[in-house]
Amino acid sequence: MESLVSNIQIQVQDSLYLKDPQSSDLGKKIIKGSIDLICELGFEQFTFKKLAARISSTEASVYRYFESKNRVLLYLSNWYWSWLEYRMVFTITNLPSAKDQLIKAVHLLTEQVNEDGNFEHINVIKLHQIILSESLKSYLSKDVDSNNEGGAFLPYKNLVERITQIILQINPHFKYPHMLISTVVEGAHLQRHFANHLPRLTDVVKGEDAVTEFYSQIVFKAIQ
Amino acid sequence: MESLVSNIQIQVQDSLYLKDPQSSDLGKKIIKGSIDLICELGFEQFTFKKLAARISSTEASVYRYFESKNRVLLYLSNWYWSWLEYRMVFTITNLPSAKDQLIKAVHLLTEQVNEDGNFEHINVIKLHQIILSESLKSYLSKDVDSNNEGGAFLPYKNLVERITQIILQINPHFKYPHMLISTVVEGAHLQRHFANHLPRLTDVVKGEDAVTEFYSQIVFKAIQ
DNA sequence: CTATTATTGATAGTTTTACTATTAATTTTG
DNA sequence: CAAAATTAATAGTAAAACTATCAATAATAG
Repeated sequence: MESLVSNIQIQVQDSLYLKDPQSSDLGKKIIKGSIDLICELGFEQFTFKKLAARISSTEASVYRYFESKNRVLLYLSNWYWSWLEYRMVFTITNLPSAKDQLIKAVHLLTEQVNEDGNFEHINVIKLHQIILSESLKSYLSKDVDSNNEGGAFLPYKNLVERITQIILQINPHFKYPHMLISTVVEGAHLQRHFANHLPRLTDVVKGEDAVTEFYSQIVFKAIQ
Repeated sequence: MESLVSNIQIQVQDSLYLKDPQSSDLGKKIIKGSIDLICELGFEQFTFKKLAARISSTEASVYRYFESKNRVLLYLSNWYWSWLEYRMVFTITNLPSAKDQLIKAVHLLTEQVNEDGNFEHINVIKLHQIILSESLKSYLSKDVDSNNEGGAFLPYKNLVERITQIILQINPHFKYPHMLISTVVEGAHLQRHFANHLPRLTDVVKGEDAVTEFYSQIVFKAIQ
C-alpha cells in the first residue's frame, strides 16, 4: 500500500544496524533481498553469502549494514510492528467507543495482510509471511535478554501496551490484558502457520476468516 | 517422578533416531547430556561436539544415534508429549464429567512441571524448560513438512485431538476446538518464557499461577 | 572359551557458515 | 577537481555440521 500520509517513513531503531539501510540503494536492496530470500529459504537457510549473490553484491558489503542475520530479522520485525502501529493509530483514532477500537485492533492484529503494492521498498505481504513463521525465533534465542536491553522489542511492547489501555477502559478490573494481547498476536501467527503446515492443530473453516473470528470471540469473552 | 505404573517406558518413534538411545548406556548419556546442555546453552549454541565433550565421548559416536541436533530436539519433544499424554490419561480417566476432565487437562497442559526426581534418566523439569523455550523451533523450521510426513508431531496432535473430544462432549457445536487447545498450549509456553525474559508482554500476578488461571478462564469462556 | 559381530573411541578430513581484514575501484561531496 | 566515503573483490580464519576409517573393546553365539 502507499503510505496513508505522503512522505511518511517507518523509522527503525538505529541500534539494530551499523549503517541505515534506508540511506542508500544498496541498503534498500539488502532489505528487499532479505525479505525475498527469507521467504524462499526460511531463516535458517538464509545467509549473507546467498543474499549478496542475489543482489549482485558481496558478503562484506552486507556486513557493513548489519552485524548478523539475526539483526536483519530484528530490523524487519521492528519495521513490521512500527508499520502496524501506524496503521492502527490511523484506523482507531476518533472511533468513539473503546469497544469499537478494540474490535478494529484485534482485526488488524490477526488478519492476513493483503495490501497490494509496497510500502517504501518493502513487500508487506511477504514481510507478514516472515513475521508469521520466523519472528518468534527472535524471542526464543539466547540473546533475547541483551536484545531486549537494547530496546529491540520496543515497538511490539508499545503496541501491546496501547491495546492494553483500551481493554482497561472497557474493563478496568481485568487482570491479564498483556497476556491476552500477546496470546492473541502470537496465537494468530501460529494458527496461520499451522493452517499451512500442521492443519490438524487448527480448524480451517471455509468461507470465513476463522483465525480473526476465533480471536475476536476470545478477546471479548475474556474481558467480560 | 517415578512412573505411576512400574516398568513403564515412554516409547519414541523410531524414525527419529538411527539407534535407540534407550538401548544403551551411551544412548542414555546422550539424552541426559543433551537436556543439560540445551538448557544451559540454548538450542542454537548446542552442538554434538560440545555434547561429546560433556559426556566424555566423541562426536562420531553421537552421530551414530542421531542424524542431527534437530532430530534430538524432536526426540525430546516427542518424549515430552507422550509423557504428558500418559499422565493425562492417568489423571482424567474415571472422572465422571467432561467438565472435570477438561479442568484437569488444562491444568496439566499449562502448569509448571514440578516433579522432583526423574522419569527414567530424564530430568522432567529441565525438559519442560526446553519445551517452553525451544520446541516451537521444530514447527517453525523449513523441514516442518517432511518431519510432519514422517510422523514427528503425532504425539502432540494426538493429545490435541484427545482434548478436542472432551470439548466436543461439553459443547458439540463449538467450532474451534483444535485452535483453542493449540492456542492454550503454545500460549502457556510463551507466557512462561515471557515472564522470564519479556515481562512487559505478560502479567505476573503474585501468589497464584497466573498462566494456568488465565488459560483456564479462556477455555471455559470460549466454549460456552 | 574362542571366534564373530556389534559398538565405541580416536583421529582425520570435507563443506558450509559466519565472520574479519585488506586493498582497489568507484561514487559522492566540498 | 581533490578529498572523503562507500563499495567491490579477494582472501583468509574459526567454528559448525557432518563423513570416513580403523583400531580397541564389549557382547554373544557356537
